Order: sequence, then structure tokens, then C-alpha cells
Amino acid sequence: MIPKKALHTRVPVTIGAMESSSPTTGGSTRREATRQKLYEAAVTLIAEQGFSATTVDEIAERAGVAKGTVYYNFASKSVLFEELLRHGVGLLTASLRQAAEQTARDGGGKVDALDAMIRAGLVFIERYPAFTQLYVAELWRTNRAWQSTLMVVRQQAVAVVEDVLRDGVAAGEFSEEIDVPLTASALVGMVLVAALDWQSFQPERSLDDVHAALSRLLQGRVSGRDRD
Amino acid sequence: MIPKKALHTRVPVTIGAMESSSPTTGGSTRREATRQKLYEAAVTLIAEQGFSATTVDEIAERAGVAKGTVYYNFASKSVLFEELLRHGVGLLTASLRQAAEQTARDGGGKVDALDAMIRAGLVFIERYPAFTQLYVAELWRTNRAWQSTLMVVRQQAVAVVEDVLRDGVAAGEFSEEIDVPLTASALVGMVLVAALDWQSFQPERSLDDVHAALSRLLQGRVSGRDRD
DNA sequence: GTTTTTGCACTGACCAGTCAGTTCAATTGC
DNA sequence: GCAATTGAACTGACTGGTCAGTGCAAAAAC
Repeated sequence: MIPKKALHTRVPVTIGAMESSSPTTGGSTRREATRQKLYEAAVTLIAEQGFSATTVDEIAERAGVAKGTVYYNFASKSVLFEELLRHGVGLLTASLRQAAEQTARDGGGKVDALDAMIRAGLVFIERYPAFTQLYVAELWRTNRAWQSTLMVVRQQAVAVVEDVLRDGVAAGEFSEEIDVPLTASALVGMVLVAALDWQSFQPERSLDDVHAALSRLLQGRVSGRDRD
Repeated sequence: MIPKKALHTRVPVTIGAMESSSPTTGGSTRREATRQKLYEAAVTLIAEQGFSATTVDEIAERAGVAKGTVYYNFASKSVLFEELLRHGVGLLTASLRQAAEQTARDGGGKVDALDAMIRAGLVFIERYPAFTQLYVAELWRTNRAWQSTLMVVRQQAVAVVEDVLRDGVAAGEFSEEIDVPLTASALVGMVLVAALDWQSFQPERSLDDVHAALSRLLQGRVSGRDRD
């Protein structure tokens, strides 16, 4: 018999970045390139239509690859999807964490860290809108095959925000009365929804513009006048 | 071969119950009850699995009704879904608007109105978590049959928040610099995501609790100490 | 010469939608 | 009262189609 499927390497790949300069992909196998193309095709299609409504044939066609190749590279349609999820959220958390660390290094306070993370979130969503869409669509579903993957991955992302909040409380920068997990959720939601609306309905606006509006909201400069 | 067993689940939760003897159309109470059962079944299943992954057979079975009945009552699976959407968002906007009007009547300011709307949003999500889930999952998708319905319905809901923000700016209660549509999105997102996380991951917490946390965030009492 | 991809035919399950027939409940005629 | 009648509501087996996943020989890439 042929030992087909199940030779799955966990390889770091970039989601939407089809283009040049893959930094770490030095040993970029042909296989990896194919997987990359499949990720890209799948992420868009699933974001638009949902997982179930997207067929493997479509994914293969969009990726410019034969259907058999999909199954040579992934055990199943949902495994492909799960790896997509894992990888995408990995990128996001890395980016959030880096933003937080950078402000710390620059001597900024925790409010600055949150602000930097908002920006990092916006940058991510601007770069990978389809992934974000798809992630939001799946996040609160229950009874799905990849539920546990999703939970793990969600917690990783939210934890970054929670950590900053907790540090801020410890440092006396935030009120001790704040509810850390809930506030973290709310902040994530604020950015997520605002950004998705931005991408969907006002894509012509600049990131700085959107960031400024959210910053203002974060710092409670909505009620009360601005000093100007 | 084997006939499906009928099930006798009686779910009292109504997404749009105005069942008390509405003598309106044609009088057919029986039909109305059937439609209601179908809504209830569909909303849960679609929230859990997504539209495409939910079969009409499942919906019928959960509603305790034959498949043909679904098609007797609705032109198609997606029409059923669209009507569900329209109705659910209708309930939400009505509730938001009422909250805003009530505070106005009570002589509250626009901040109070926003706060009341946050609460109304939470109450809605607590009562109809499945609907909320499903709504969020579909909202930013593109290329779906019910896209236009969704857009209309989204705008209705967000507009209520936008109106309050605009009034607040006009009344000098909010900074003139706020970006009304974006801030409205962000606020909606804050409540939506916080509430869904609450329902999914900490359902034991009280609504008041969650409301308090979001209130604090809204009023910028996160950074800086609380008085008291 | 090994790994990866291709092309394509095939299967078995599943599913949206249909339709001829059945039940229900209200009304009519007696 | 109580059949007979009627139309609305409901039923479920059936159809035509779709799709995930398979199998495999041959070609291409490395």
C-alpha cells in the first residue's frame, strides 16, 4: 500500500503573503509552496461562503492545483481549515505581543501598550481581512470539529491583552476594579468589529484615522470635551 | 427504512413570540405556531453549525414537524433564514430604541442613554444568545444570498447608536471630534463580543456584573483610579 | 530514484426541494 | 346533534443533484 496522508509537518507559513521574501522559508520546499497556495485559496473562499459551503474542488481550482494534491497535503478538508486557524491566530498573537513589548522597551505605560496593541490589531486585520472574518464567524459556534483548536487559540490571543491589563492594575495604572477578562474581551471586540466594519464599509479610510477614533474611545475622551 | 422517532422537546424560548391571540392575518393560529417552532429550531441549529451545515431535515425534526411543512411555510431554506434575521434584528433595534427613549424621558443625558443601550443589548443577548451568535457569524460575509437583507438590518441597528452619538455631539455632551459611525461600530462590537464571551465562557456571571464592567469602560474609568 | 503533482473516473453519502396523498378543524346542510 | 364537505395544513417517500474523499497510473520536479 501507499503511505499516503499523514505526513503532516507543522510548518510556519504566512497566510496572505504570497509574494516574495519569505524570510524563514529558506528551505521552502515545493510542498510548502503548494500548502501556502492552498491556505490562501481556502481562507478567502471560506471567509466569503463559510466552511461548509466551500468545496474542496473550489479550493483546488482557486489555488491552481489538482484536487488530489489537496489530499496529498492535508488529511481532510477540516484539517486544512484547522491548520489555517492555528497559523493565523499564531501570527496575530505574535504581533500583539510584540507591540506590547515594544512599548515597554520604549518606556511607555500600559495605556500606551494597549494603544499599540490596538494598532497592531488593525494592521493585522488590514492585512488579513479574510482570515479575521472567518475567525469571527467561527469563534462562538459550538459542536464543531475544530472547537477545541479554536478555544486554545482564542485564549492565546486574549491572554496577551489580559496580561497587559493585569500588569497595569498591578502598577497602579488601571483601576483595581476593572474586570480583567471581561475588559479584555470588550477591547478585542471593539477593535474587531470596528475594523471589520471599516474594511467592509469604508475601506478608503486610513488606518491612522481608524486608530485615532479607537484611541479616543479607549482613553475615555468621548464623553466630555476635548481640550483643543 | 426506520421511521424517525418523533421528539417532544418543548422549548419555551421564543425569538419572536407575540402569540397571545393575534387576530391578524387570516386567523390561522396553527400556522403561526408552526412557523414559530421552525424559527426556534432553526436559530439554534444554525447558530451552532452554520447555515450550510444545517439541513432542512434537522430543522424539521427539531421542530417536531415534517420536512414538507417547512416548505409549506417558507419558500426555501434561505427564505426561512432571512425572515429569522429580519425578525431578530427588529426585536433588537426596538429594544435599543426604547432604552434610549426611556432615558430621555427620565431626563438622563446621552451617556446615560448609551449606558441604557448597553444594558438593553446585554439583555437581548442573554435572552437570544443563539440569534446573536448567528448574526455575528454572518454579518461580514460576502457573496451570500441574504447579503442585502443583512446590510439593511445591520444599518437599522447601528443607526440607533449613531443617532444617540450625534445628538450627544450636538448637545455638547460628546466631543465634536468623535467619528460617529466608527465609534458606533466600536461600541456595538464591545458589547457584542463581551456578551458573547460572557455567555460562552462565564455564563454564571450576572448581567449587572457584566454591565458594570462595560459601563466602566465606556466612561473611561479604566485608566486612572476610581473615586470611592 | 524519490517525492510531489496531475488528471480523472468513481463511489457512497447526503441533501434541497417536490408532490401525491392524508389529517385537521371549521362550516354547512339536515 | 351529527354527518358531509371543504380548504388549509401537514406528511414523508422520492428525485435529481452535489460533494468529500478514493484510487491509481503517468508525468513532472527535484
